[in-house]
Amino acid sequence: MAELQQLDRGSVMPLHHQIGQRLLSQIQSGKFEPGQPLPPIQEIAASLGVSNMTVRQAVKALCDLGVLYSKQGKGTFISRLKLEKDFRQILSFTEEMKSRGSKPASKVLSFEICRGSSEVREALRLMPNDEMIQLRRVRQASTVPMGIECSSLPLSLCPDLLTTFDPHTSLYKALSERYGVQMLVADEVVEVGLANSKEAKLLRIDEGSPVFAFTRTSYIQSGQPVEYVKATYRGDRYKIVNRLTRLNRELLTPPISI
Amino acid sequence: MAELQQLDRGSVMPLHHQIGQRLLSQIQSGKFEPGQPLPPIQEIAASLGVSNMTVRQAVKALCDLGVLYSKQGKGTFISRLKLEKDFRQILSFTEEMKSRGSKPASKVLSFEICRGSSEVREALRLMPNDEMIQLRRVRQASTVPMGIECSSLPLSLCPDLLTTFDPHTSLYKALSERYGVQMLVADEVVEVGLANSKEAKLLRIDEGSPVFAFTRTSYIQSGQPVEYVKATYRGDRYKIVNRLTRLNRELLTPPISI
DNA sequence: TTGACTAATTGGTATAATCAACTAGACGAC
DNA sequence: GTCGTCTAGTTGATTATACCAATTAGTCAA
Repeated sequence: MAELQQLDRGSVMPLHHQIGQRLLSQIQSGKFEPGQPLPPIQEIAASLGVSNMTVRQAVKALCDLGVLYSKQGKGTFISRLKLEKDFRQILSFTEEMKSRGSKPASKVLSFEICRGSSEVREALRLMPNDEMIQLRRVRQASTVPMGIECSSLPLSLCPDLLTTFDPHTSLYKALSERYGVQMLVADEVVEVGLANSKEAKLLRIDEGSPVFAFTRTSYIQSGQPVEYVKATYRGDRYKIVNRLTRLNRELLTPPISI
Repeated sequence: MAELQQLDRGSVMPLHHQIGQRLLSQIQSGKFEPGQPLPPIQEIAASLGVSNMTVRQAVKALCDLGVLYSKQGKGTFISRLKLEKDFRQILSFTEEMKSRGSKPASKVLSFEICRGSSEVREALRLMPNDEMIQLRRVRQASTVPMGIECSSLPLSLCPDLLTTFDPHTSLYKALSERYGVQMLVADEVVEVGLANSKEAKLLRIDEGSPVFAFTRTSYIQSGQPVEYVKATYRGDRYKIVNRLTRLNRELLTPPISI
């Protein structure tokens, strides 16, 4: 097991992270067959000149992603799961369209400061005097309208968004770069419905066509809500791809044995 | 910080797991306000008589779940995220209905060994001579039909399922208990559609009503597919609740700083 | 008053030692 | 020969310890 390039111990990137990336790229490049074996942790650790635990941290992270799985006493194996990129993360529309190879675009319907409905205010946990910013857009892939989105944000979070943000660009990017707001988790409810006449016209579909109705609340790490979105997406051009796991159960049950 | 009950060092359950559960129950019971502070890791470790690393493992697991978040040099804090149980895990219909307080039931349409379509065979990675078991059911909450499910499984996985399984009970439970098959991850595609006449009749809805169309492939740890499901669910009685995270990005970018 | 330095606190990372599950081979009873 | 049991070796899992890095608050000098 000759090692090509050594680790950078001076880097700001932790060793276990470097090791994880290296393993991942080796797996993706096909160096390890997606059938079975990986060199034992001890061997990897020895060849890299680090301790076992450091390698194990990297391996565990890849196990959590489903790329690897390991069995005590046997070894670590490469999972046959495809490592698709489409599993719902928090993707902005812009990111999502790019990842699918389409060119994202937007038509702005309105962009204003308002009080908002009680439903929105409650979801964003606004105080009685707080105001919010609301942005309504038709999202397009190239020139095809895909959906209607209405985003609401607390004004206190981004006081000058109205004057500094170009509503045709990515809202997530602006929030991240200008205000340092990183959404880390989002709760989403998806329902189906039929397009009413207004929606049908905006989306250029027939009235009564089936559509997705999204309701999404995004949070930063602390759990504070920062965005509430109601969206209607065309059912004929849009589908949801999810990867479901039993992750949440790990704390509720003893480690799973196969 | 007086400690109530000590850890069980003789248990098969690892210490960090015990600590994680204890923290979780303390958080859920409201002992720690969902606003901010948690005792420092060192203090918890000292009071429990374990090392910092062990506590940190527990804390990290809770951070991955979104229950906690920590900032280097500052402390660990309780997130305000609700810890709902509805985020899509791999839930069987039975489990899902129970978690919502409805009584699950099933009406069996067919249960047989067959070759199946090329679409199904490909998803299950069957060899040319392999056969499969197919189970078609109407799923009900109490007496209300909720959806139509068609599950396909490799026959080699469960050769005698046809004779030993009562198709009115939980398929997941039987797979787990009888064959030791634990589905750990599933890929799911959700589309919208309109009920055709056959579906409408089975679901007791009007033809042309909006419905969810699920396509789901479930895998065991190794990545081997074990179940392929096509399902049609009523749009008026069913909604999808997801929690989206940026988990997948952790390996692609340096640790996130807020 | 302000700025820079210092020390203390806290989470993060790396190492080493030990435990536990599994495998394969040796050995013996039948 | 076949089967079961034991034992040594391999491998992942857990725990303990030491040290590093980011943050905060205080102190002191300009």
